[in-house]
Amino acid sequence: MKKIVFIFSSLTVALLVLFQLSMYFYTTGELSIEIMMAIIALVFLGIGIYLNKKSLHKLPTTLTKVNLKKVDELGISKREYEVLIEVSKGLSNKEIAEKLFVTESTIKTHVSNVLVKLDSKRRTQAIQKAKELQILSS
Amino acid sequence: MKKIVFIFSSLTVALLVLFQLSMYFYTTGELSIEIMMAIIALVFLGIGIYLNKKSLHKLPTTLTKVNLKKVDELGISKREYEVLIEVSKGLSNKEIAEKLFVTESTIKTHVSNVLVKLDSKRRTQAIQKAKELQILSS
DNA sequence: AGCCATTTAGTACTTTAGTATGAATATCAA
DNA sequence: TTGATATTCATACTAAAGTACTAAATGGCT
Repeated sequence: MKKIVFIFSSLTVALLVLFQLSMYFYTTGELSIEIMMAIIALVFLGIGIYLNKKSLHKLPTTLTKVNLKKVDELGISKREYEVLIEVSKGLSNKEIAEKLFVTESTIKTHVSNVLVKLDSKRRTQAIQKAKELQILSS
Repeated sequence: MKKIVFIFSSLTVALLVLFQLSMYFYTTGELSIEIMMAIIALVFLGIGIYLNKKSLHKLPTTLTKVNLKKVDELGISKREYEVLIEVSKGLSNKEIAEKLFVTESTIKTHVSNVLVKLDSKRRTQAIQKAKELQILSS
């Protein structure tokens, strides 16, 4: 939101400056009206390209950025989410258990809970869904 | 290349039309010079955004493109690759079997072969590795 | 202190996944 | 036609994953 305000403020200022410059040169007879228009056209063409580049470059970053709010909305706890991440890395329950210093039985409980919360029947399906929901990166 | 010629031709035409219109309204006194400039600014802002959207929308498709050469290098057959894709979607062996009109036992064979070729012990690990090797998208 | 969600862990069980092996077709190039 | 490879399927097995409970300990919140 703040960025949008900033961008539009800058645009307005740029427009005003161009107007003033145009008027000055026009009244002094140093510049024809066609050239003024051409300058304005070019400047705003550039602004359009710049703005779009900014907005489109956000898409890849937002796609890889995880949505932690959704994790909460789905009722997935901190520990469950931790386990989900390890699952997505391709680790087995046993490996995850060793990595997180708990028993395999605990991991099974967590995974089972995550499956319910992600409405999945298998861990592979859960990974897929989690990535669709942008809970997991890439 | 043809597109670029077309785009620049269109741009030139648009510029000329705007100039003529501006001049007409200016001489008839129906439009102030500020409004003319504003219109030109907006039109070219839009053109800039449009042009950029066109050129940047090509990038994501190339980024998500899978490396089919690597599939071959790893010795993964066409059918095995097909199965791998379904595995990555989160389907069970049974579901894949039904989808590809073969028995579950066949899918097990394919999956087992893929696991060896991707040096993995589990299907989740295979999915992870396949994505690292850009064999599977995103 | 009492409540609630989280984390942990267990048992017993069913289901799915994966391995090993053998074997019958099919396909395709030499 | 004859190999080589791919695809299919089966059996028998082991391993891993997942379900359905129960339950204790923890920590934050009011």
